[in-house]
Amino acid sequence: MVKDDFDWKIIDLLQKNSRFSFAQISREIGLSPSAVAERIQRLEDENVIKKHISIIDPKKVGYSLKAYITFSIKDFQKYERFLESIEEFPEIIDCSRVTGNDCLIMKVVLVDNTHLENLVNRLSVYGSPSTSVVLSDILTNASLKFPRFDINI
Amino acid sequence: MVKDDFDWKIIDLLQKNSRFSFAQISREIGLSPSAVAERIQRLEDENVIKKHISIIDPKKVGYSLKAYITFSIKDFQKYERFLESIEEFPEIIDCSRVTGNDCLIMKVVLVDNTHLENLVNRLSVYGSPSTSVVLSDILTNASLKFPRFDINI
DNA sequence: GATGAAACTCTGCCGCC
DNA sequence: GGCGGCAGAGTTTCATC
Repeated sequence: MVKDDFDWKIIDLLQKNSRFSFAQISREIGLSPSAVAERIQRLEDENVIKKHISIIDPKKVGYSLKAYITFSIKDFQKYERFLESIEEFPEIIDCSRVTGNDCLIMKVVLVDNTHLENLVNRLSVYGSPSTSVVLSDILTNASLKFPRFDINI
Repeated sequence: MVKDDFDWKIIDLLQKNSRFSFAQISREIGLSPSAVAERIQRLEDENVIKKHISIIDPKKVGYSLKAYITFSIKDFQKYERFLESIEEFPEIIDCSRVTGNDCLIMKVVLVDNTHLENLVNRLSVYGSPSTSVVLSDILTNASLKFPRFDINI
């Protein structure tokens, strides 16, 4: 899927800034613009590149609170009903099913504490949410590195 | 910061696809390309738009495992040393300080179980990591919505 | 698969409103 | 702030290797 170093260089550059033009990338890595365009097209078609997005600062658009909610849903039917209803929760920006006591971990953005309380109430219909409020972001959306670390994996 | 509906439409479109051209956006929302370019520039300058990135599927580049690690570090000096050393952990793609017993929540990508074990060992120098392996992604990098839900916030 | 050239489209800049 | 026009870049397509 990622065939060679050119592919990796393209991925690196797009992870840094997805608005780089084909021409800019071509100058950076030493391929022609059309070759770069073809490779990006291929990586998109193969879903190596899932999407290109702009990251918005939640605080600047009215969401002053961020939190992780771990969510224990013991009843499988309720779990399925929650997944069907997840669109009703625009606060949820990330949601993964995980091993352990809690079956879901979610990242949510909120206007304020009242909003958080409201969300917790609405979630409680399906299971037992447990909230950890984010105090500060240390790292967000870090780039994937070519997986050959110096470290011993 | 986000002045009007035009700004919101631009943000919506860029959250969907950050590679849309100024011209494409201008046709979509009914402004001139130069007005769109100026607005995007302003939103970037004000850090409303933090960055534009391409999302890579970790599985397609050799990371078959994803996990959340909550990390309890009781000793504040060790906490600070960990933050200084975070670059030594390329597996960490997200890291937030949170309220509760665990002081950090991290999202990590890993090659395999051996890699996970290795990471847990390296983290244990600083504190007590607790791992939840991701079974499936239900939602990732969902767009921020204009924060006026129908719901009662 | 990559290249290069041609036709087309977009961007960046400026004066004007 | 937004628009329109223009010169220079960038993109797309296709024939060629």
